[in-house]
Amino acid sequence: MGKASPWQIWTLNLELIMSVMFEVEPRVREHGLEMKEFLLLSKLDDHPNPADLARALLTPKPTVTFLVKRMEAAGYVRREMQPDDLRRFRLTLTPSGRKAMEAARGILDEAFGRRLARLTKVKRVELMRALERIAGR
Amino acid sequence: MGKASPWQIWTLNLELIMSVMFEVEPRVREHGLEMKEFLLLSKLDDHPNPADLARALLTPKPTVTFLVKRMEAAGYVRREMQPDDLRRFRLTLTPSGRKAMEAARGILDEAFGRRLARLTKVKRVELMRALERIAGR
DNA sequence: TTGGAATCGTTCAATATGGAACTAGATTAA
DNA sequence: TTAATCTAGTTCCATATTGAACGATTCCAA
Repeated sequence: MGKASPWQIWTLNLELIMSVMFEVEPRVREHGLEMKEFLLLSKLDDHPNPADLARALLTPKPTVTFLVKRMEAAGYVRREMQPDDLRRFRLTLTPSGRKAMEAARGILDEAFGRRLARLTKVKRVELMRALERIAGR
Repeated sequence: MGKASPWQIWTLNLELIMSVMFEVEPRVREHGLEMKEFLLLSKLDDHPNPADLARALLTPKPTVTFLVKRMEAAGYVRREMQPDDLRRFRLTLTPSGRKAMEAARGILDEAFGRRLARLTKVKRVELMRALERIAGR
């Protein structure tokens, strides 16, 4: 496992993320959510309008429009007018939306937790710190 | 930013991977490659047939067919018959394909390297170790 | 104030993606 | 051998994605 170039680490990391994603996908789908829908719902509390969501998800606005529409139709998201800015909507999770999102998060938590369990708790916190450091703007 | 749940780490990691990907994308495109095409080329040496590539890239076979076709048209990939198994093709990088792939890899190496440089050398090595540990099969 | 620039969310159209089913070739079991 | 099964790669087609452009609103500099 010779020298670890940034490229190698990035690739390894991508594969890690993706394999966990695919591993988890079928069980998440049982809660009525595609992975992208789940990721959107998970950001809704902190990013309540579509444009905001698009930035947070690194996703083009039309894609967000599309996903929100579907989540609304599924009864997972509600849109409210935002009187102080008529361009914007405020999106909120319905109770069933929150329930589905939390279930999905639990599934991912467990699946990725199994990987992380290979590390000591200290190492795990250090990993998080390091990632925060290099992920930050 | 208290407890580091697996979910939080996974999400942070996803955002890290993706933001580097988008950061790098325009410069990679200057070498005639979409990111997915680049990732495909980067696996070609180790995974020379389409089905093999599909597994390595966690991507459905029709998508690989599509990408290979385009890379072939661009003169980046050549397909050869594989006499011992007539179902398979053996794909190889052309010189220009290899050149483009290596240029793209250099760009990503540099961009992600800049992120990693925010860590001390010790922390960087620890991060790499931790990732290898949890990514491994 | 006001007019130009920026932002919000959408629509449209072109392109990408991926499940299902297929053909051709290889492998296995009897 | 032969029949059943499996695998490689493709095609088809329904769906997802996203750049460009737009109308509506807000922001901001003068």
